[in-house]
Amino acid sequence: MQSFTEENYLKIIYHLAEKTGNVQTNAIAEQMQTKPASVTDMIKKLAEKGFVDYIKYQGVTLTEKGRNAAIEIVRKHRLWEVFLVDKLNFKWDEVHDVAEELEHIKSTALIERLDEFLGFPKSDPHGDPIPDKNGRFAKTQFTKLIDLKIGDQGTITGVSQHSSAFLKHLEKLGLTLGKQIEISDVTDFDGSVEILIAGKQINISREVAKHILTSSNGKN
Amino acid sequence: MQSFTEENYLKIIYHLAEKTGNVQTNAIAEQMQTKPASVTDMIKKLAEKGFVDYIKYQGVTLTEKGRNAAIEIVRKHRLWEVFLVDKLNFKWDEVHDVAEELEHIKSTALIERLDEFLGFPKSDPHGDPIPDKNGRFAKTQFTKLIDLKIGDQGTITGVSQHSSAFLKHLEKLGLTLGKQIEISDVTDFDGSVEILIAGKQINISREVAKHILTSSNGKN
DNA sequence: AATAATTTTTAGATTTACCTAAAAATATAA
DNA sequence: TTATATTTTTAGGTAAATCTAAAAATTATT
Repeated sequence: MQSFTEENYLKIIYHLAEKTGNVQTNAIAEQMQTKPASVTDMIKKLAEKGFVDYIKYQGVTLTEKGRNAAIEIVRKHRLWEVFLVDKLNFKWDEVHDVAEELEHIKSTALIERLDEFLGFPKSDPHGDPIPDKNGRFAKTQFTKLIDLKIGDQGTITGVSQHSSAFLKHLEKLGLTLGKQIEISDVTDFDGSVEILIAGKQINISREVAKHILTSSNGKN
Repeated sequence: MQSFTEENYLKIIYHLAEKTGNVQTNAIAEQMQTKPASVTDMIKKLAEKGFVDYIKYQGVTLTEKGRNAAIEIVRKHRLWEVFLVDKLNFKWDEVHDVAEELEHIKSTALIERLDEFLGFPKSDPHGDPIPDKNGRFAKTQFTKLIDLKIGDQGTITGVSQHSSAFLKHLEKLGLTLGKQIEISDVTDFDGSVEILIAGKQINISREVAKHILTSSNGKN
């Protein structure tokens, strides 16, 4: 199996690849909070072990093997998050760092039993889908709140930013998973969005609206 | 805080010190499955950090700080074992290795909430006491089964050997925690012990009897 | 297309935890 | 109490993951 560090690289490459396909050295370095030179070293090692395809100066892509390993880590991370929130009463903004450690525990039996204990959850406390033990999970359909038009309605189904500060902010505004919202206005000046939630009118910044995911298709 | 490896050294020194007080380099090396030279290196580091008192050629003893750190790790290990057995239906012989990894997760909140979730258990699946969050726990009173005399009765309250092979063996013989036993005979030839358990007569080797702990004071 | 800017890689060091082989200290036995 | 055996330490080295500084390749700009 892989080391703690190798696993973190695989996970980060996987997340970056979701958007871009080919993953750049500098992008990995930024996410790993390390230097590009260190990334090059590690990439070579991962390539040697068959986790990534690597062409000098052209970035990396995960191999089948690499993707499977990454998905397994994502699965562990998200299951542990569910455990922390559902069973230990953590808030959704408190779980990330601990799950970051727990995801590296190596035991297939542990994860399968945890999955069962939690009732085979399909998504984590932030709305992200949890891969099943074969690595399969539904591609989530969502529309960013920022892309909704005035009058559109929707349900909050996820977030694309997991920082504690952001999540605490949402919590305070009542913008949690499952909540119904309607776009009542968009401010030209700063792009902020006025939404109707639980009968109340609130204003959220463009930055916040960008990271809220909804189940609306935009039409009401 | 300490590294994964440092924590393992502290834990092992703590367990060795329970019996002997002063802990020898070779004893640590054996437990850590490493070489004495490596142990000397690590000991120096732990001494510098104030976790142990160390005099060359004289072995080590834990400082207050070192003992506290060790007890915290033991607490985590045992709480996770309870979780695995009580919540995830692991058998008592399956939990050691996984708990060995889980004990290194660094989060006070996690452990306090886990403790609460489990109902503040006082002992782990092998009968070992669980320190509370202040590191306090009752010194367990026990008599080794091997030290009981013919006619003595007792209850199995723990084991002093956690290998899967040993625990599976006990399981098969029905010698699990809480079971009532009575010594019916001791064989001169090989020191094996005949015991009465659940109305049945069974024979256990001296080696097995040495590692079963009971609550009997020897008199019946 | 040539130059400038950016990205990525190489080269050479550092730190942590480990190793082997040999030396030094301590403990045991003749 | 000297010789022998055991334990422990030192010295010098290795592998993993990181670093800095400089070189090389790629991309963007004029």
